Amino acid sequence: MEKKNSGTVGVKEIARLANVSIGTVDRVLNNRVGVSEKTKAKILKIIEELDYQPNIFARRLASKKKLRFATLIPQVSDETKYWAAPLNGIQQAASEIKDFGIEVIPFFFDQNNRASFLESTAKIIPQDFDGILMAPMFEEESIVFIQQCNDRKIPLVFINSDIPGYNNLCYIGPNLYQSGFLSAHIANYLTPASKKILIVNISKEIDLHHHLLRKEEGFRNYFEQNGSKNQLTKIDIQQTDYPHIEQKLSQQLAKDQYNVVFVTNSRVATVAKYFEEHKIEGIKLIGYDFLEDNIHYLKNKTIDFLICQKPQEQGYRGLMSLYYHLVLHANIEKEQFMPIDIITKENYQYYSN
Amino acid sequence: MEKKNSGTVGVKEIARLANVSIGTVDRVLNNRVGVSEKTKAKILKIIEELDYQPNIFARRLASKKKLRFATLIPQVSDETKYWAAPLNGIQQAASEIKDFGIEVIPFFFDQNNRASFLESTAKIIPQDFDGILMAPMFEEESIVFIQQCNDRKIPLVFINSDIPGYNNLCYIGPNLYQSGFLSAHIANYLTPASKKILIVNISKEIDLHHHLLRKEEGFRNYFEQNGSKNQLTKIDIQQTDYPHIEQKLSQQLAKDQYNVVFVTNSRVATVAKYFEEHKIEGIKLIGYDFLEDNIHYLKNKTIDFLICQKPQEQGYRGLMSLYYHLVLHANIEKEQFMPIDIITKENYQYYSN
DNA sequence: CTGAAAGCGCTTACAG
DNA sequence: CTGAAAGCGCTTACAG
Repeated sequence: MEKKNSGTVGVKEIARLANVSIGTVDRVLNNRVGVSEKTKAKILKIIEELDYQPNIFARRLASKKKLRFATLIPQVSDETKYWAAPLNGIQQAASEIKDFGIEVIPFFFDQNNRASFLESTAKIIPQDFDGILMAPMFEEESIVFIQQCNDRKIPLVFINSDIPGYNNLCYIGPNLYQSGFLSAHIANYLTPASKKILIVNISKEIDLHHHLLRKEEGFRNYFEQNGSKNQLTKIDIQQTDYPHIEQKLSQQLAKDQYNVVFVTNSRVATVAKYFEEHKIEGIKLIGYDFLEDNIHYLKNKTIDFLICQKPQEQGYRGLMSLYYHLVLHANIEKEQFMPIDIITKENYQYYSN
Repeated sequence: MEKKNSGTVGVKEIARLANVSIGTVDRVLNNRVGVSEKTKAKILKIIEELDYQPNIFARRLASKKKLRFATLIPQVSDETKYWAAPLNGIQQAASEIKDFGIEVIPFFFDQNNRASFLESTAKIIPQDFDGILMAPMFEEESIVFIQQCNDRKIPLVFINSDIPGYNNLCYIGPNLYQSGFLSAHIANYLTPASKKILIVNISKEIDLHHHLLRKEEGFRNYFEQNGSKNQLTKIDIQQTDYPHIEQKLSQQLAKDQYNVVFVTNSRVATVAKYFEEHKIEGIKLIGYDFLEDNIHYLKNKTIDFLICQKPQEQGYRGLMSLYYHLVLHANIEKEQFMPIDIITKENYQYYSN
């Protein structure tokens, strides 16, 4: 039962003890075929007893094995700068694991265009990647792709939003419901009892964007559970150009005197712009994401709070999870929720997105 | 000017091009003596042109070099559970760099006992470590030690609190002033105009603990800069046992009707306990640090907000900075401020300390 | 000041 | 099914 400290014992020693050649030890170690059950058992026993830890440097130096990962996320555009952060995280992870023989090939799609998603998946499938990271935004199309990957036994990581119930390696992203719940908790602090709160969803495809609805659900449930007398109203704005948003907001804000406005995504900057142009003051504004425009309005106090969920880390950890799984055979936690960060005018300087 | 992709070219190729042996190339590569200026220049030029990147795996496999790091932080006790987190980060980093030939030896001291600090530094100095991570809590004693390390050219990393103006590799920790400033920003949201706010410092050595005073300074300055009409009062409590704190608080809270209490360190749990036992409600409570006791009172709503600064990451990044500096010869940023995280009842579950 | 050889602990063909 | 040899790209003595 004595355990030597790792590194002290190598294949040579194992081979000596098992009365075989190091080639045979290597076969067992790497689970290759061509070893009799008997010698395999003998070698495994010795490995176990010695608590053998392979030398990763020697392994990497000698090995010629290469792995190829694909990533599939929305392309960065003026409208969706958000995705620069996950891409950034992906690139950082890629450069870290490059020396370990891993090549990462990025694919993109247009968030407003299902066909572009299908185009990319059609390109990915025949290339037979060893692992895939994706943002499964279009549910229906994603499920087809997921099934294809499962058939080919390609491990799959989801980031940003989840499609539960499928056979993915893991999900890395926000707990949307809870982030809405937290937002309500903050909203509740902002002004005294009996607030009037307006929830604003701004998105072209609201019916499909469960993620906005899940945030709204969390937000609403907070007030239900905490039995508050606040009044919640909501509007869905399905055209994302400023004139349209402006009109919708004017219409809604004329109806009542609100204390808090909660915007369920990064479009909060547009609402802030409206507040500024129309000289609206005294309404607290809460929204999402650490983007340049949003930070601008945070600094000038138009936006009060931003909720952020470390998009860069989602990309980084997503790719690293594939690496840990495939190379280090590590156990990967299936649901990895990001922290729910609260950003204000006074701490954004130190935030690492 | 053509650049081959890294990894493609090795010492052998360089030696061939320079008409020397690989031994000589190695001498130049590792800056060892015994190479004529002329051949050295020739080899350096080739290395440059080829954009040669050494293979870290081959290097590590062949090298027998070892480095030894020391860490010096307060020991974890019931009173200072906080330090479990930095220690945790240190241990994680240590296990990650172990395979790269780095040994980490931890030293501790008693936060309430300067002599214990001196004892540890006296043990560290003669051992001639290659790098040291420390929490320079006792300023005077620390400066002596810092000087000794500087004389010996041992790189030094500070975590948790800084002593500016000395020759350390870097500081990794909070911006205390700003964290107080942020706390005031939050306090300002909590109740309407004209609040009465009580600042509570609880520490045995308040005169020495600049860090509490720097937080207080940030807190006060926020209100000055934002021209608010809030009234700030403060008390220093220099005995940390509960009966004493209880007495001081009772005395103070009898004087006025406060809206917000701001505790400048992790002792906020003690104040929360007082609130609970004395059935005090309606006073918002803000404090510091993600500790079990504090989270308990966050969950039951006695504490409203906790400010946290990733203590674990401080230990982790501190040790990694030594590694990056010494092994990878990377440039290390001198001041690395941690994010200022806002923790509430609704997001603590996802916080990674 | 320089070179030739051995070796780090693995993996990879190749031979039997 | 198994073994012996070569090689990955470096570093380390040792010899001259």
